[in-house]
Amino acid sequence: MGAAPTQQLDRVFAALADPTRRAILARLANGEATVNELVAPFDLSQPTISKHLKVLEGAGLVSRGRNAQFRPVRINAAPLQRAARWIGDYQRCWEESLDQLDAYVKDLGRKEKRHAGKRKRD
Amino acid sequence: MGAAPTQQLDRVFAALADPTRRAILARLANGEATVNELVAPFDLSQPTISKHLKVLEGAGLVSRGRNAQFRPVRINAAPLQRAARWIGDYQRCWEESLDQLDAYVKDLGRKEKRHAGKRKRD
DNA sequence: CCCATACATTTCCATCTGGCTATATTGCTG
DNA sequence: CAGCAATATAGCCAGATGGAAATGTATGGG
Repeated sequence: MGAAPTQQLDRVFAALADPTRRAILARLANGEATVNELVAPFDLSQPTISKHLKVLEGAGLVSRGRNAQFRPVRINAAPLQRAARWIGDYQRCWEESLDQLDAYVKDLGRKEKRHAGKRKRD
Repeated sequence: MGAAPTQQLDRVFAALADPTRRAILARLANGEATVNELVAPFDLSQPTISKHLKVLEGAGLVSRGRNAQFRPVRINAAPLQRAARWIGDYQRCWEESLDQLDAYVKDLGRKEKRHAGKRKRD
């Protein structure tokens, strides 16, 4: 393997750019759902939702099984994780704006400690 | 005030969906740049880059000053932070999958006592 | 004052996107 | 097997998007 990971980010961010798709992901965060269950709250036609699901699937954000006529959709968080990591690379930008160059210089000095901080759920 | 913050996320993710714009942000992470400096590495026309900058500005991801004829562009990380936080809400999804995997592995270890439990965090 | 420099705006074009309706497919069920 | 229920696919349309080329607008320098 070695497919361009940048193109994958394209699709992930493009998928997240749509509020309907973000809402679908929000719903899927609570567990699997069928297509009709996903259609219900949105006041959109079923084919429209199916198209959104295809976009999400193309971004790797969801995957689908088969259970009789049902095609359960479940969230696949790996691409989200990669997107978060991409954004995380810019974290020093907003940390910089807080403490200005001062903090940046200090941070340079402790650069190898970057991964020390662990975050527990609150 | 009271503008929908969801629309802001729309624009942020849409802005991040384009590799050129992500590259522009990457360049800006090293500090301010003029438009021409941003045009140089991209083999795209200046108006095209200006358009990209407008999209980034519309998402709040960059802001611009004025210095003589120059319009220095600087990164504005706050929207990135909000996007990261949005994605972070789904962190439990991949933590859950890790937990499930972890539990599964542990369960295997208990069933087959010949194998010592491998504690493999992060 | 005029021109070069840096950038924005306008116009045009091809392609993509999100929505719909209509239709096809697939698998259960009577 | 007929038919329904769940979902996918196809075709269509309006509007957004990314690109280029041409032109407009400030600002500083000779």
